[in-house]
Amino acid sequence: MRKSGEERREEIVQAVIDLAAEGGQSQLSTQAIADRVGIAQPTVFRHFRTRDLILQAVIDWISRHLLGLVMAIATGNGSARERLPRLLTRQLEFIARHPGLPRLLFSERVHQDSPVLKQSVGRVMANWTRTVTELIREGQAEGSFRADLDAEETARLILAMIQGLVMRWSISDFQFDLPAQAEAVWRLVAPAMTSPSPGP
Amino acid sequence: MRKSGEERREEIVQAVIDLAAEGGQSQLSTQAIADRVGIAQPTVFRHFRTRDLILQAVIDWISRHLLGLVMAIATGNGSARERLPRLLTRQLEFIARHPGLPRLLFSERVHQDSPVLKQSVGRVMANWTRTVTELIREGQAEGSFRADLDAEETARLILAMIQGLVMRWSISDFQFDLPAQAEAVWRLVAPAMTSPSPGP
DNA sequence: ATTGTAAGCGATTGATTACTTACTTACGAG
DNA sequence: CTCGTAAGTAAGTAATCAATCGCTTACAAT
Repeated sequence: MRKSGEERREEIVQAVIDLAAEGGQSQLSTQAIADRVGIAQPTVFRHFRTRDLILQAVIDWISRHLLGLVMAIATGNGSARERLPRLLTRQLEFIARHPGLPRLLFSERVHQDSPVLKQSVGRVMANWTRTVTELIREGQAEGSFRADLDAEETARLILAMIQGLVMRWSISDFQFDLPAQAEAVWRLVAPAMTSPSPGP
Repeated sequence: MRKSGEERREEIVQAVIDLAAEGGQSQLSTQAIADRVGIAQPTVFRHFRTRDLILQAVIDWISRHLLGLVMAIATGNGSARERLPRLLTRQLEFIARHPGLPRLLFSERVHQDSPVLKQSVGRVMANWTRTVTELIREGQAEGSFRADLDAEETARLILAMIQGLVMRWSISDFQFDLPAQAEAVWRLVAPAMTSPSPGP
């Protein structure tokens, strides 16, 4: 069955995301991808000249969808105080809907072997941090968050917590309700961001 | 140069930790290990019957040293309120001294391919969580930490934050001062643990 | 209808992988 | 001194990997 190049490329990207959710990086050979899509292994190289270009396309896909979601919420309706916890929940829901994403973004091929892919992931994280930093600053301006808070540092720590959480979820083979953990994160973070620091 | 089996096994474990710090999982072939130790590649299999048994030994090494450190501080001198931030600092210092550890513990071979290794890592994390949970409960008993805090959930979130932080450090090729981040973590976590939650 | 383009495939290649086999040799206990 | 054990090696194996090559064929625009 013959399909257009663009269509096949999308199928390949989706196949990689699905395979990553099931088996991780080890099951991500061009052979496995070809089998999943239903084409011969060499045909994969008609659409992507190298294997890394496939992963690049996948990371682009993630970047577009994830950052699109985050920015939509960060600049959406309601106060910053309301939007930040909503962002946590929505982001964890998004990841829960695509369990392959963390296994790809945390994989060695991405951030140890290939400097190019590593840079792409770095850009996604930097964009995320910048967006959330802005959101926190907005909350400080509206008086919801403490003014003496380092907005960028806080954004980075929240990202670290999400990543650690998602990693445990991925290691545990998705055996707990990830979006439900958003509340727990907010329970820990909110008091530190909203209450004045207690004297010594 | 002929050495005893035990001596060689220790050399091999150290070689793996060093290689992981330098190049990650991809540079971790039995050939690379043999070259680093200074023996022929098949000789590696005299000391470990399979490659996974090498990784198992490495994880055991990490488990012994890391948990030894954590438990020593968790049950050491001073109030729980003092010991918890000290534990964060000391742990990040330990990891900074052994940059290969996160790359090994977060590698795919460990927690996707081999269920046995995965289980070992899971036990380390479970032990860490249990120890810190106990420490937090102690702090609650002495009145330093809020009584309405879920100790285990908090311990898990702190671990998640450490893991996310260490992962960013590892991805960035160790380009920032990891132990210095302990203060930032504590700045975020402490207010949430010590101050009463603000009313709605 | 013709034809250029691009998707598709079978066969293969060279590199790398963990691991085996058959043999040698160092060395400590008796 | 000897001799069994265990550390060492060179050579090789089967598997898997990304990527190449030569060829075919579907299809859309002319």
